[in-house]
Amino acid sequence: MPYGFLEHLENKGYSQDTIQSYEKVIKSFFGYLSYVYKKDVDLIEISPADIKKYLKEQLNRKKSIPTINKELSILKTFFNYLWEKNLIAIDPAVKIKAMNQIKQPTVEYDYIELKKVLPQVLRNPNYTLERKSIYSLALKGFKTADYRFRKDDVNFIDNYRVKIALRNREIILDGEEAVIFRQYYKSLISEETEYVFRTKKIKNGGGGPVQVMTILYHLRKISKDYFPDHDKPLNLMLIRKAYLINLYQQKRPLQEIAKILGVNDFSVSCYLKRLNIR
DNA sequence: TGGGCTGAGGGCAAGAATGA
DNA sequence: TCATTCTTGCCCTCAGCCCA
Repeated sequence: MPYGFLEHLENKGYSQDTIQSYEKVIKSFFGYLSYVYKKDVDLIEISPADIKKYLKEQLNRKKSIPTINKELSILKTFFNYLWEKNLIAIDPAVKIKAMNQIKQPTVEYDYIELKKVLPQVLRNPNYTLERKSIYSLALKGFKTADYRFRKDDVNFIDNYRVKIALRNREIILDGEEAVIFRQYYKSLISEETEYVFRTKKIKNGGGGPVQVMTILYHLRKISKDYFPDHDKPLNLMLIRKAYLINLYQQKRPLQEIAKILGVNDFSVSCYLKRLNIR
């Protein structure tokens, strides 16, 4: 990464995911400039028009508006860094505005319908305890990150109730789903991993927090068996959206919905507004 | 051969920052 | 104060590998 920008990002505590995405966009931008000008371009030669042309090129490549805006945001951060380091006299990105996009969110699944098949999923002899538990927790509005809780975060209140402490909320499983979860939890005793949902086989030995693809894989199987007529297979976002709508239809206060889903009130309010139901 | 799983990269949501 | 924009990084899809 040129001009110490990568180190700057690392020092600011950005994750490796973010740093990699920054690096990719900046390389892509400089690659575009080299292609257009048939030479390596100096920083002081870069104009706002170059950035606009680059963004237009990305649009021509059928990238979505949010992706292009993300790239613009990265370039802004990069040029702002160069400007602060006195490596450029004028920041060429500072006045470029993000593109607008108006998109209606869609709801493909009804939460009552999802809840209705839960007993069938829990009793399906062909499903593993892990798959059953993943579905139970998905119906509680779990995001992928929520599945990365540890064995220590689980508290068995009694035979029919389990409390799971997540980063920003607590989840209670009761009845049959608690019984299934307990069986799944017990099956992990012989495993050294500290995670309840973990990877099983990876190059570096497994035992780390579960991968998003694994969760989606199980949800897709459930989709195929119980929702074959839906265009889109189940995923965590669709379930969370359905849950949010359901909670709102139950006339729950926004603060309570936000607390249940582990987000802030404003996010809930914005989303309901975009769905035109509020 | 098919179930289980992963890597890469684009897309999108959440929350912070900014502006009217 | 509320709406809008921006930043960050998590989520999802696709393609394909591994293994029983």
